[in-house]
Amino acid sequence: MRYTQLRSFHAVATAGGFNAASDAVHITQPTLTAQVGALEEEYGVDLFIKRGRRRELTDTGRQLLAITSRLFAEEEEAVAFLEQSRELKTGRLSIGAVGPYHVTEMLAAFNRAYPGIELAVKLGNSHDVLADLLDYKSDIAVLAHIDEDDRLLTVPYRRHPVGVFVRTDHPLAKRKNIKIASLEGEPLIIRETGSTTRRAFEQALTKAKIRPRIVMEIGSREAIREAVIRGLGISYVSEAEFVPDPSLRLIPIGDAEIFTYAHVVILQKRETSRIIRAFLEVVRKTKLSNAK
Amino acid sequence: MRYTQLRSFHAVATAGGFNAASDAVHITQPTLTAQVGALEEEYGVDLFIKRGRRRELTDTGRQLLAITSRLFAEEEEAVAFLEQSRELKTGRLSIGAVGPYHVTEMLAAFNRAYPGIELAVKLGNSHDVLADLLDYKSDIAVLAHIDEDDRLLTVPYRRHPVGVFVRTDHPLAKRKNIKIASLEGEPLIIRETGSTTRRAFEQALTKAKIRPRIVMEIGSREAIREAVIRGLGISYVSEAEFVPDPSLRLIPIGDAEIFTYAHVVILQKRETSRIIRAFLEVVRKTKLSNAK
DNA sequence: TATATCGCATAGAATAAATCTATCTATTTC
DNA sequence: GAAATAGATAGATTTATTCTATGCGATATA
Repeated sequence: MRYTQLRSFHAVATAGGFNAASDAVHITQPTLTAQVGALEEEYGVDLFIKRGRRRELTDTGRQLLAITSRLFAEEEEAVAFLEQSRELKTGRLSIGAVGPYHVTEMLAAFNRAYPGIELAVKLGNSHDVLADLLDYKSDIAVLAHIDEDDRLLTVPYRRHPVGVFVRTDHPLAKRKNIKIASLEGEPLIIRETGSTTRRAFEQALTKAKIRPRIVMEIGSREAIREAVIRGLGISYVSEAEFVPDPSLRLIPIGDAEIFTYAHVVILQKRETSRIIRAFLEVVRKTKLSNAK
Repeated sequence: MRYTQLRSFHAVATAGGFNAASDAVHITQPTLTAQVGALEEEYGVDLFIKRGRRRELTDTGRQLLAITSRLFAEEEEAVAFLEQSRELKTGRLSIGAVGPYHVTEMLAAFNRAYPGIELAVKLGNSHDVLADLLDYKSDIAVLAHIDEDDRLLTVPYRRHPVGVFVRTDHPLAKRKNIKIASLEGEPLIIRETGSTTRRAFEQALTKAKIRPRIVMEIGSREAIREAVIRGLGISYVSEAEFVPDPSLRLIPIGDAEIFTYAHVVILQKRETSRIIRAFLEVVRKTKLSNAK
């Protein structure tokens, strides 16, 4: 009961007359007259004075106009902001990931498509990343392995072969490809329990009935890499996560299908969120173009 | 179709929930739910996320809240301004006057009664002051003499006797009161044609058949005063306008009713204006208290 | 100086919105 | 597991908003 009155007043004051305002805002002149009249009536003020057959702003009207100008500028800003949000020109997306390796590509692609969206990445272990997702602290999770969960919606992103890496002076270093049997009795440095790569690798070993000599268990990719460089043993890594070094060689395993997977996970409930859908769409396209 | 939605959003965001907002703004919760829902629907954005049985602001929602906070602050300011205007706690009043003498008292009284109103005084000759009034350039005119005019509403304010003033060494200087006949043959300095004081004074002289010796015509009160101080002659002035000086004496004329008048004039059409009515009321009271 | 035009005011009806009551579902608390 | 809490949904009702039609006074035009 007050907003439209202010809006009518503003239109009339800006357009310089009731009929002019009527054309400008596509509201009939009697409506504007009534609204402005009601405003003047309610507050007992004169906003316009009669001057011949037209009406002109009073001092009071001019002062009010200064306020309404700011008011409607804010309203326009609110609408513009919402419009932008609709077109995903602004906003924010929080992503949790177990490692930077799989997520970087997605982020780059999404940022290309929606440069206005602020991206926040939080790295953590599988459990924490999932907890953040379930707690609405992040919008997207990028995980290797996920258990079946009704609350979640999982999109497989990509699989990476797991290879073996050795020091350049190791006998296997010159091979372009090895068989899993070559690992029998080799001094192996393994990842911590719970590592998806370790699980995948051990499954393959068990299946092939190969038993390497486990010399060490280290809970960090970087530490394992150091250990291999120092010649303490050989190890394995997802090829996507391998960081090259002059003294290291990564060797694919030819006869075993060992993979780590990257999944994009969201909350089932939030499937309809525009920004989340946009992210999943970008992921889908990235996957396709990369599969070529 | 959009304002109430923003208002509902703002209420919910500020109150921290739909039911809390419902209590705060006295609008039922289903209404708020619908309004916010429509806003999210129309722009395809998530402003709140479900979190257990409550809903929390999203990043987008938080950004929108920043805008709506400013928006509704402006609206409050507009309302506050209108409220103040109603109570005449703010505003502006333009007054045109032919001289500062009569108007100062009114202004002082009005300012005491309505300290928030900004007062603007423009001095000018009778014609210009009236033109400004008719042209809505001023709200009030303070004039000496006005011709009958349907468009105007005139309130007599006060009359001031016109006296004679002479140098202290003049023969009349020791008198406390003189008769108009004493002016016969006196060297008189007169005001310009059109001066109300001159008109009133000359009418009295004619009526009494007195003929002073006119030595000079000067179009400025201040210049005439200087001329009298230098002994060039004697002159007359409205007692309200007389500026005392050690070498001058103001002497009332006992047997002639010579007055100048001050009238407050407004436009008939604007009689209902709250601020103008307030001014006239102050003028009326001032006149009464001064008549004692 | 009649007459057309312009700018706004008024009355009443039609439309669109905002808001309500009643009820339901999901989540949390005790 | 019952009660309480926070919000969602459906349908009816009330209230604003806007419109059409017309009138009136001031100004421009012939």
